[in-house]
Amino acid sequence: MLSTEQIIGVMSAQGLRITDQRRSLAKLFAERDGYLTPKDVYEYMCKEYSGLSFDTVYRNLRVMEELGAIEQVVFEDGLKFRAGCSSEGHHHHHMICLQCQKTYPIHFCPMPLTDAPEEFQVVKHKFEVFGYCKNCRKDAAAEKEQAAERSGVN
Amino acid sequence: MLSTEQIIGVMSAQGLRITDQRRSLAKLFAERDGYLTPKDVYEYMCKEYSGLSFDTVYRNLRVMEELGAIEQVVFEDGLKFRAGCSSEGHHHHHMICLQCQKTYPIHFCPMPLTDAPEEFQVVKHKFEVFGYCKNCRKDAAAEKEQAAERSGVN
DNA sequence: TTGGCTGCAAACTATTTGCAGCGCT
DNA sequence: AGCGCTGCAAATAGTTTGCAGCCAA
Repeated sequence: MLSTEQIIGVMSAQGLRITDQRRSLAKLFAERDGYLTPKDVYEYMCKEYSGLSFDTVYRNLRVMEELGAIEQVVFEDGLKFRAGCSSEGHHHHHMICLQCQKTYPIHFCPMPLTDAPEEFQVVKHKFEVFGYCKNCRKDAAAEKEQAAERSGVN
Repeated sequence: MLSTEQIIGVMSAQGLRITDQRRSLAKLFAERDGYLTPKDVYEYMCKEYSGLSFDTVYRNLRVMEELGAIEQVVFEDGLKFRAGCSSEGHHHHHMICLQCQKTYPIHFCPMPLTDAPEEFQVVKHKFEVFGYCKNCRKDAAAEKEQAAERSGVN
């Protein structure tokens, strides 16, 4: 995944100005390795840089996405962003934790094994696995126990 | 895929009233075998049933989705709906035409071949292939030629 | 008859855009 | 100094909700 400096480098190289907000954005995406909603981004950045407006977040997310510094994915509950990782070399897919939003690479790609029927001309594909990662699995189990206890008592 | 009568049956069985609008919706989804946006649905239904409001479309799409009469998927360009097909028996995936939105089933599922790293607990997965189907492939090729001619002349 | 369904209008959420002033380069 | 970036406010797109009248059962 890209580091803070790499993200800033990408932006700078394309002629963008490096403002405090953008530095802060770069740092955020480099620190986290999961998906963030525009709201997550806004809330994080407000801490570091108060007086921030939502428009700036949207504008910068879009610019950074167009430059390839970050990647954008549509989920059922809206748009999310993460630091670029397709630049990391080979094509790959992700396992995504439903709790913490972190992602784990899957190097296996099903496309070569998939038959395209009726002369279907393949352009792109999406393969995503959702579930709970090692850490959140524990959390989820603990919560379930608590829920069971509550309903058992009541 | 479900037929008009099957869709109406599902709704009726769950205590919903069968109104003209709902009959029209059922017919639409039974006729098409691709994804439709709420706007597509609205435009089609206006022809058959004028005086229709957008709210009714949204309300009915939601109800039908909750009942399992139709299925909902999020794409980059928004929500789309199609007649239920997971009821068709075995688990499967889809190839989706970027032009006409029709879908073709893929019976191959990559999940059994995918290793879950680090004790990742898999809950669900998504595997979708996008491209152009037999018919739209021709259309796309024809358009490309036209575009090439235009740019070649100018 | 009557409670569910519809159209209308308004509210809401998420995102985009116009504009004037500030600040990176 | 100059132009890009930002905040503010307003516009826009997509979707949901409240309410009163209408209609399938």
